[in-house]
Amino acid sequence: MKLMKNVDGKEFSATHGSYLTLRKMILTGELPPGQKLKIEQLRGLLNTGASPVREALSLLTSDMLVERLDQRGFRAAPVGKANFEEILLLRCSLEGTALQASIANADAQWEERVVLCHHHMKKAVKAQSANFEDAHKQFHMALLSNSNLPMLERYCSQLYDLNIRYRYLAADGPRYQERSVQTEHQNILDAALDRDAKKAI
Amino acid sequence: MKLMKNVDGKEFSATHGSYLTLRKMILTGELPPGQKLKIEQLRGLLNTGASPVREALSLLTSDMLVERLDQRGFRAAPVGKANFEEILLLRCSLEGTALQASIANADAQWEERVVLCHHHMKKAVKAQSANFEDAHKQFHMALLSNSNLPMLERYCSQLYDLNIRYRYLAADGPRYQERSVQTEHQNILDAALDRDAKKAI
DNA sequence: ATTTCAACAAATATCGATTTTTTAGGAGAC
DNA sequence: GTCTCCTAAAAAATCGATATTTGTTGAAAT
Repeated sequence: MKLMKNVDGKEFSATHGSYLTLRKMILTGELPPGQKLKIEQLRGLLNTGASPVREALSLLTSDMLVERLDQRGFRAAPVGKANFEEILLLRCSLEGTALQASIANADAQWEERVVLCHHHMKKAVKAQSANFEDAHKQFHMALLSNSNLPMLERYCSQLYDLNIRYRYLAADGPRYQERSVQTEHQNILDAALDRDAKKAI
Repeated sequence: MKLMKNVDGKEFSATHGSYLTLRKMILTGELPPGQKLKIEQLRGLLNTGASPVREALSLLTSDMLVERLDQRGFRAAPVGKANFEEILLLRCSLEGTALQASIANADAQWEERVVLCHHHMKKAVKAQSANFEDAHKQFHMALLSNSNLPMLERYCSQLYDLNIRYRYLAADGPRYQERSVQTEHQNILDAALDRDAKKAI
C-alpha cells in the first residue's frame, strides 16, 4: 500500500493522507468554494489512484466541506452570508451548551488539560508560529472536552473549522489575534477554572 | 453503470442504492450495532462491486451510523446508554432552536406544508401503514423546515434517525404511537399554527 | 504454562482498465 | 435566430485484479 509521511514520520494510508491534504486545501481556500473537484486532477495532485481520492472526498462530506452531486462528482462546498451567519449562531449555541456541560463535570485533570493548551497557544502566538491555528482550536476543544457529549463536541469541532475557513477566505491567509482577543481567552480560562459557567460562555 | 430501481421506478447509482439499503439495514437493526461490515460480505448482499460499497460506507459515517477504523474497515456504530441520552438531549436542544426559528419565519406556505404532513401522518397511523415512520419524520422535519438554518436541520434530521434506530433496536420492529402521542402531535401543530413558539417546543 | 515469532489466512486498501453518464458542440428543422 | 436531436469528448462510476495490512494459528523457546 502506498504510504504518506508527515513531518513526524507518521504514516497514513493513501485515503487518510488525501483526506488531510484536501481538507487543509479547502479550509485554507487553496481550493476555492464551489470549485469542481475532478478526480483525475486531484489524482495527479495527490499522487494516488482514483479510489482513495473518491473516498477522501466522500469522507469530507461529513465535514460539510465537500458536496456530492450524484453522478456529477464533487465540489468544494459553496459559501455565503447566510451560511456564515448560521455557523456563528450554531457555534454560539452549541459551544455554550458544551462548555456548560464541561464545567459541570469539572475535575483536576480537565483543568490541567485546559491550562496546558492555553499555555501552548500563548506560546504559539508569541512565536508567530504557523501552527497557532491548531493550538487555538485545541484550546477551544479542550474547554469542551469534559462535556461527556462526544457528538456535540464533534459538531462544535466541525463548526469551528467551517468558521476558520471563512477567516482564511476573508483574509487570504491566517490572521493573528489582536490583544483584546488574547485577554478574552484569559478571561474564559479563568472563568472556566472558577467553574463559573455563565461567565465563561 | 449498474442501476437499481426503487418502487417508483426511480433509478439510483450503485453507490446511492447501496447507501440507502445499508442505511435502512442499520437503522432497523438488521445490521446490529458494532457489527463488522466486511466489504466482501456486503458486496454479495448488494450485488455490486467493492468501490460502491466502500463509498456508501464512507458516506454513512456522516450520519454517524458507521464507524471507520483506518486500515481496519468499517463497522456499524455501537450504541449505549450515554449515547442514547446524548441524542435525546441534543434533539431537545436543537429541535427547540430550529422550531423557534421556523415559527419566527412562519408564513402561509409553511403552514400548509405542516398541515399536510400532519394529515398524511394521521392517515398512515390509521392505515397502520408501513411508511408511518417516514411520515412521522416528514412531519417533524416540516415543522423545522422554515428555520432557514439548513445545517441545523441536517443535524436534527441526523439525530432523529439515530433516535429512531434506538426505537427499532428496543422494539425489534416499528412500534406505533399511542393515543397520547397523537394528541401531543396535534398540540404541537396547533401551537405552531398559533405561532406560539414556547408552547410548541 | 506463557511468551515470541514466523508463516498463513483473511480482509482491507489501492490500482488500472472499462463501462456509463453527463456535458458540450454542431447539424438540421422550424 | 432558436430549438431539438445527434455525436463526440470528458468525466464519473464501477469492476476485477493486485498489493498491503491485519489477524491468527501453532511451533519453538524460555
